[in-house]
Amino acid sequence: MTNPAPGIRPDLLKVACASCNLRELCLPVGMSSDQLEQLDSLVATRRAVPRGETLFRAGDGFLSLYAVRTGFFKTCISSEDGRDQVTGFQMAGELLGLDGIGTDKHTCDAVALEDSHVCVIPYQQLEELSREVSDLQRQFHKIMSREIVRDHGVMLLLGSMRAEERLAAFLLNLTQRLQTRGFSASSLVLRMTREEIGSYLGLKLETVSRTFSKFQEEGLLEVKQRHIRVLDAQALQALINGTAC
Amino acid sequence: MTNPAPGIRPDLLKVACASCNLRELCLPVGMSSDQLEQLDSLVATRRAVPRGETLFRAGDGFLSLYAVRTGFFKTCISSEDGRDQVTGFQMAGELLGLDGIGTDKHTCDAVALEDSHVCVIPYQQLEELSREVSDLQRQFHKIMSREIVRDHGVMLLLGSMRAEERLAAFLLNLTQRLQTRGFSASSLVLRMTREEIGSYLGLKLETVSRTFSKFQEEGLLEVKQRHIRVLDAQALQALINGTAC
DNA sequence: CGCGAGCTTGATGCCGATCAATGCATGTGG
DNA sequence: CCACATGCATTGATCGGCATCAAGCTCGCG
Repeated sequence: MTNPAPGIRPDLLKVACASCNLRELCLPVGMSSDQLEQLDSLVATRRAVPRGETLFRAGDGFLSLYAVRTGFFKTCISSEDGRDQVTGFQMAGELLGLDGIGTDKHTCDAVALEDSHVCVIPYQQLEELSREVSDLQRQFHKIMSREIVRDHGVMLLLGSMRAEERLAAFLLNLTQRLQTRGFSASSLVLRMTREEIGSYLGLKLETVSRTFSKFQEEGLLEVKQRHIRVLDAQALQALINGTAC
Repeated sequence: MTNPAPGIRPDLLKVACASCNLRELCLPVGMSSDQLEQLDSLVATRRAVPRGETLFRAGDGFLSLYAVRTGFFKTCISSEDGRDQVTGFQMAGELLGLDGIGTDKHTCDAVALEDSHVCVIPYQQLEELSREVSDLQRQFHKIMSREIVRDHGVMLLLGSMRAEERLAAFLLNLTQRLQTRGFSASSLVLRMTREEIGSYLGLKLETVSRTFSKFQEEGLLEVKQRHIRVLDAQALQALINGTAC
């Protein structure tokens, strides 16, 4: 992590994409060093979001995208009546705010689940630059497309999987993304509550809890509150594919 | 509908965006007439897709987007095991193929539910042109963003609504989109089977059928096979919001 | 130490899945 | 034109998975 000199407020600190360790995951993928410089001139500010605070809310005017630099977020929408749905969890290198482009207003809340930092990407300027830098344009489109594909995967999960399968898929997805970022594939600390997991997976928190316990009994996981150790990733995978079920 | 001179094959016929009655719904929204000409030079071909045929399949190489000109499509993904999920229904003016941008391969099947025609939009060229025409760039981004927002809405539906609410939301969405295209808001013919509706809504076909019957008993709908008449749209809306429930 | 948020676990009930039979429309061949 | 096949829809009976309701439990924190 960056370690700013004392007295410098990290939330105002300029961080170069060119020297960011997330550049292989984030918007700059595939860009040359001088293209990176152009992008850096655009991503001028950073913002700190303490745990529990929102980065933006549904209804807020849309001006910028945000790249998660450190920390962890959830996005959630709510319907007229109080119903509430977590639509995703975002970690370092992932983009927040794509939902706002269509209507110039954000359509969901983005909430930090731990103290976090984001890079602010003014959208107008991103459009301008991506008209000049085709690699940036291409990468931006890929990111939006992948979000659509991810959403379709969640629909499959919500539409046709049972509780165990949903939780297994969720855990494997998490560990895979953590592994990409250099963390252990087997040991993780959940940043979200059982209720938030349940909301994402279309289950009640009790069902999430019971399913964790079941996986533990079966020797697939070790569960201690939010500390999870994956003992048998293959068995989790098999649950989803139906190989051994 | 277009009525080509005899002997001219409609699937090869050039159709100008500039004179298309869908231009206010489709990619060209907000473009000037000379910008439209540029877009027309890009959208050179049209393709006929007979009912039951696929426009593309998961795994196919991604080269083009497609705008539905006439007809009706479903998109569906399937997991390793046979599980299958309809991820959307597309009608005139809507774009197909956005899922392919991220990985250069399509990730879902697009199947015509009735004899249909699409405009072929070569993606490479679309990227090039949208670097020059910022209105096109903007509109394209809006379309992708709205697809993401739509998907989040479906997640809410699948994650937290009960069968009646799901079907009500589905019907209201359909009638609204049909109305935008100049059709009646109250009378419609479903292009898809009960099973396809069920797949989209995360329900079994029997449940879809039962729920249709229930709505009919309650006087909200008139149901004759695939012919639906909406008798009380407000009651359907109230079902979703929980106003009267 | 005691409070509270979040987690676990048990008992019960309901919604929608499943299994099964019948009905209805379309199309095909004799 | 009818007999029959086929695909889709409806309806009923039963079952099971998850929600719901209701206690306790754990851990961090003032």
